[in-house]
Amino acid sequence: MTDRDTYHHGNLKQALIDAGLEILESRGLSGLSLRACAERAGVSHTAPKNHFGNVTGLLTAIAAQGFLRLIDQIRTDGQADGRRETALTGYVDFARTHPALFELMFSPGKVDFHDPAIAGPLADCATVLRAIGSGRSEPGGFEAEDIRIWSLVHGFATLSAQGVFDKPGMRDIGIMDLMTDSATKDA
Amino acid sequence: MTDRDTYHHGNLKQALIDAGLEILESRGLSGLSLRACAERAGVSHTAPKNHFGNVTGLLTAIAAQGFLRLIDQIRTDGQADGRRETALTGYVDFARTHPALFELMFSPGKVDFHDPAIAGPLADCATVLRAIGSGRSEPGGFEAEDIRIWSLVHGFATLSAQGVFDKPGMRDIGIMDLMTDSATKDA
DNA sequence: TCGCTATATTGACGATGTAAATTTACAGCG
DNA sequence: CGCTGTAAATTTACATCGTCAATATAGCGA
Repeated sequence: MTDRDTYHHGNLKQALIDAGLEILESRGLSGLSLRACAERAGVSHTAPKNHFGNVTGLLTAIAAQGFLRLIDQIRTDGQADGRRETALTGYVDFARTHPALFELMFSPGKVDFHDPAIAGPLADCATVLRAIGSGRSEPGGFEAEDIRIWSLVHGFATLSAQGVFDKPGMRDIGIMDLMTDSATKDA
Repeated sequence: MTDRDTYHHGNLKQALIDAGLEILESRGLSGLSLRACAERAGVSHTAPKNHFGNVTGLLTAIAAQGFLRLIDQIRTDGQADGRRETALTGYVDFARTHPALFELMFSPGKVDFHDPAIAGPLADCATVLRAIGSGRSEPGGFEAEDIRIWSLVHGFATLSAQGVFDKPGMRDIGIMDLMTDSATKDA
């Protein structure tokens, strides 16, 4: 983790991102700081400035990595038939399994969504979800059905991960129970 | 705003909450701090400790006030027929008009949802939304349809307020365009 | 009136993000 | 091979933030 014999780190940029992801898992979003990432990566607290400019740049890069992982989870799982179901449950599972990272990924106060570093992964995530919604994977505009699917799964994942639904009788309802109308048929 | 002739403020608790709400509007979530609220209320930076304990307590109280305002917006607007429509559009409008407050209200890293101060308003908000979903206002368990409505409007409001849908062709789609199935009929 | 308690202030401390100045390593070129 | 320029990392310093301990003030009941 902190093995470094040379003055120059070599791959500090990715090391800082990985450190941030680990901190999110162990200490939560409130424990994620620029200095904490630097310390875990084994460098001084001003080293990140060379690669990310400021904290927002670092957090944005960490969030971008989060979108890549989210894409991985909702895409690799489903291959043929249950594509829609595995994608939607994957989205919800991601939010539940990595609540701090998921919160960061949708925190405009901490992340700069206009940063080119996150624009790509975010657009890719949208494309994958669109393929789930209307079955179209080619580039093009979004339709109401695509936005509906994304909104539904995102809202359920967010509220569910925050424990808003942690009341008797609400815990047993899954994302597929909300898709009963006009959406049960797979692509 | 900062008029105070006595040593004791009189109603510092609410003054600090109001200060926080104003700061959220003007400087955003990243500009919201305990010291900033105290300064705007015209007291020392340690005065909030007596009323809220720590920052989390203060931010939780501000978020609770946000839920009260949200309830007000989704309830007062709709009275008879278009209850569902006005409630849903009110929810989305609230997120778009007060993005920083809305973000705070759903930030587990900053707000303690187990705090009794926010439990009431949050439960009331859930009740109002349940009345929108299945038309039942009496106490009782939530059904899948209730969770579905809340998830859909919350996801759309969140993503919409964050500008995720700010692309050509996606801007014109509203929340009611996502309610085409099994839900267009009013209560 | 005399305390008692809630409320507010002052001062200090550690942690954070940022900037300036400095040091170190590496790569290109004579 | 040595020089130099640049990228990368460090040191130092500073303003801001949340928190704590000690103190001061005001209001209220006995």
